[in-house]
Amino acid sequence: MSILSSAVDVLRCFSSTRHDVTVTDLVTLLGMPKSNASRLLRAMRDEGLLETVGDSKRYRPSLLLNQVGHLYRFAASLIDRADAVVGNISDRIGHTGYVSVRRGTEIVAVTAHPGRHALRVVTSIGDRIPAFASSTGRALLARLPDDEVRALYPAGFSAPSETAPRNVDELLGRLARVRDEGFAESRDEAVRGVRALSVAVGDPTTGDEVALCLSFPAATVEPAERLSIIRSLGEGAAGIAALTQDKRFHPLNLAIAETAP
Amino acid sequence: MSILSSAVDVLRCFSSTRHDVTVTDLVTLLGMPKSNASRLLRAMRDEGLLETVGDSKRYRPSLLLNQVGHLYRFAASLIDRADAVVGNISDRIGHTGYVSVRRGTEIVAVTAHPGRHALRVVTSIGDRIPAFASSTGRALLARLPDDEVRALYPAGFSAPSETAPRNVDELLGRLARVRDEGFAESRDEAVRGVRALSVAVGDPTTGDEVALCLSFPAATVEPAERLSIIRSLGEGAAGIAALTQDKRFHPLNLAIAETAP
DNA sequence: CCTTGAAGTTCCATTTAATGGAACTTGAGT
DNA sequence: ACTCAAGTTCCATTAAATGGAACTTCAAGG
Repeated sequence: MSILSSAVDVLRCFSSTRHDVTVTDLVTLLGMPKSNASRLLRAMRDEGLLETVGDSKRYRPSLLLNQVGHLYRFAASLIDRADAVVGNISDRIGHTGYVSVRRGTEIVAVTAHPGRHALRVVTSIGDRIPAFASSTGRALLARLPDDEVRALYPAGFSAPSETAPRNVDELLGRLARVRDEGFAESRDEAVRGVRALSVAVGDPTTGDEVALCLSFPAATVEPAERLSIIRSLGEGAAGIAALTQDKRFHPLNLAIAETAP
Repeated sequence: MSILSSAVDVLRCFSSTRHDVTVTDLVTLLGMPKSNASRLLRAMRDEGLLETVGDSKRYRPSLLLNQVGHLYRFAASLIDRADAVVGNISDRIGHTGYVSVRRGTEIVAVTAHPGRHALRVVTSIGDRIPAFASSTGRALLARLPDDEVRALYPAGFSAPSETAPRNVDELLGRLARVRDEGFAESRDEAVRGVRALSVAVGDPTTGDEVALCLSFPAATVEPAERLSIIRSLGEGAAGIAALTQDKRFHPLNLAIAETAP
């Protein structure tokens, strides 16, 4: 195996709960000989992928990675546009907003706007949640034809909560509704008491697709405010879809949404 | 040479003006044989360091790099604390604020808060400016003893503007003042008409040091507001210094600052 | 529809780096 | 000063990277 793949394995060791690694961490996590771990970390630091923390034996991601990672947003400028829309809505209503992408059957948040209210939804960028059991996930899955959704779940799935779809057929039913209404909604799925509204939009020239989501405690949002959020998300996403000439975009259908539960 | 160093060379090709690269870009930029360029980009994509844009031959940084790069802020939690302080001040007064780190004789901005005013200073994260000719740079350099500053500039430097120090002795004079007053100030240095105020703080346990900076058009800030910014920066940084037990921190000395030009 | 050339990929023998076991060094705690 | 865990260096072996050249792809122009 190439040293490149080992280096990437090291990068994957970092997470929101592990901000730095040592030689023994690598031996434990990756099962590599400590001679390799030692040299690999040093090589990665010498090349500028990692930094040593103070003058300890701990290594963390470098400034270079921070900068290159930051460019992802601009490279995938769709994310930046979506982030602007979500940021505006989040600022206005004070609830948490975020932008996510789909990787296979999982959803990863790429940008977040924390929200001002005392009771707020806290998202952690980089964490993965299942696509079928979240509003962001279903907003994105609704862009695929049914057979491609089925192909994503050859072995089906098991629902993590009562309000999530229980099987692929139920999921496809929910996706059909998302396509009609132009937005996806979740309630008590990932977190009890939390409600989320999402719309998805894509850029055909790059193949990128993102979900714009607003998330809030179910108890704090009145029907009128919910509709206002849906409208803002829908309009923002429609603006992006017009820019990118996204033909798969499902525009908002408020006539249906107003009768939604 | 290790493939690791080639891979890092590729990452360094990305910048705010180059969001994606092709095989020929690498041949031109790095002077490598195109066989290598082709395999290297493919290997980096297969390992998850890069993504292909749509199904074109263009490569951009991956989501993985975005996530790992994002962790830098938390790993170096000093940055996060400094960012919170600068964000508060920036929100309050509406001028651009940012947090920077020093790499040798250069300063790199790591986080930025754009500011609301029509006439605002626009900072670009990741761009490098000379340390001696900026308020952030001098705030950070003032944390070093004079001999270490001299060691950074064995060949001296040439001043890029009239208000920047012209030689190392002049720089040391400015640094002495920064240590006395507890903040650094610049005027018309990097950009004409722009004034900036900076303080620096460090974390002895990690060895990290950051500068907190507020930047604004010289014409728009009255003496009273300038003092208010200095006070906010100084208090915020003092709070961080207390948390990290930063012994090199230079506290604000308003008695001197009030008589400053 | 065929030609052309730029861009990218694959092939191959050669060169170079990565590997893992073991011996060695370092450093914190007793 | 001793001990043990953590980290580093050494070495022959094994595996991967290299770069030149041949090959493929693709879009534009005749």
